Amino acid sequence: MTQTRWLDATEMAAWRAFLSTSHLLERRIEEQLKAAAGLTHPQYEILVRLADAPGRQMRMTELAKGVVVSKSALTYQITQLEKAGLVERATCPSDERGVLAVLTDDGMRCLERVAPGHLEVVRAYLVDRLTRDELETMTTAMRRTEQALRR
Amino acid sequence: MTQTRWLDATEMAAWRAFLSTSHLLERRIEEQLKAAAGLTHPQYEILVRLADAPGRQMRMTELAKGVVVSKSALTYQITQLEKAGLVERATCPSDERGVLAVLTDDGMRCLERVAPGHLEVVRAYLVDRLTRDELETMTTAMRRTEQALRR
DNA sequence: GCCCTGATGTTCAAATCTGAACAACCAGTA
DNA sequence: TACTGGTTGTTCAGATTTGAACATCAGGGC
Repeated sequence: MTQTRWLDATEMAAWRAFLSTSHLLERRIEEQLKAAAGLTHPQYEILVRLADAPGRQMRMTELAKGVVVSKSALTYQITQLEKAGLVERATCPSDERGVLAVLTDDGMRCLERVAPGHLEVVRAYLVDRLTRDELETMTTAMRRTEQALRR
Repeated sequence: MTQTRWLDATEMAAWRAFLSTSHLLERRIEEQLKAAAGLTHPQYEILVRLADAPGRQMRMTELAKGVVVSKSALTYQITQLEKAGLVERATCPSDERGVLAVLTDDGMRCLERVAPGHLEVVRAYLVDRLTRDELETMTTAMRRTEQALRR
């Protein structure tokens, strides 16, 4: 049993601020997307990732890792998006097991319509409130912990 | 219709890194707490807030705002924690409608037992990977957006 | 005292998420 | 070829979350 390493004031303040802010922002984003387009945040992230991907398509597992949700959650959400006509499933040519999620034209149009309002929220509460230095510091810091979490 | 203000490379990098990291860390924390104590992250946060509060008790609404969950989610979780004997409900003396969530001795012991392992995760992936400067920068930046989100 | 606006906490239905179990498939090896 | 270990995506049951609706109470103005 090793000694417990508590957090000092600086560390605790940083952790608490990070935690509260991420939760509050998540809620605000969810609210905006729901009102503007009837989308959840994971659904929106799926559309974004697919739009950025070559051929506007991605394997299910790869997509799940990118969006950071479980495989079953992605299966569920892709089914929802398929019903809405924003995404289609295609069989993977190189792997018989594989499934490709493909962004439809409607999906692309939906994303283009929704993105501005979404970015407005990201700006209003986060990006526009941080200095250039703060943005850069956050990027390097977050990437360092992201890398550790993905290994 | 105002012009859409897209995010430039620096802004996008910061936002993406923040988003992915917060989700990954959330998942890792959830996993650790579940394995170590059968607790969810919101449940753990409830215990922490109550332990810090005067008299180890808090009003439901105040607690919900602190933990950043809906009122109904808190009602559900307090019921769960009550079944586990970690929290009790008490009527509020000053307000007939009010309900006080009170941390029991068992709840306090549970928290003391679980906290070290939890903090180990927070350290391993976030706090110990950031410099003092980065921690302080993050605190001021996060607090600024938190304040905006809470108004 | 009485009314009105707002706050408080719960209940409810619906949606979503997770992990485990599963069937199908791939790749490498004997 | 047949086997073995690992990957892929889905299904399923259970747990959790949210927002709306609701009954109740507080505080102030008349």
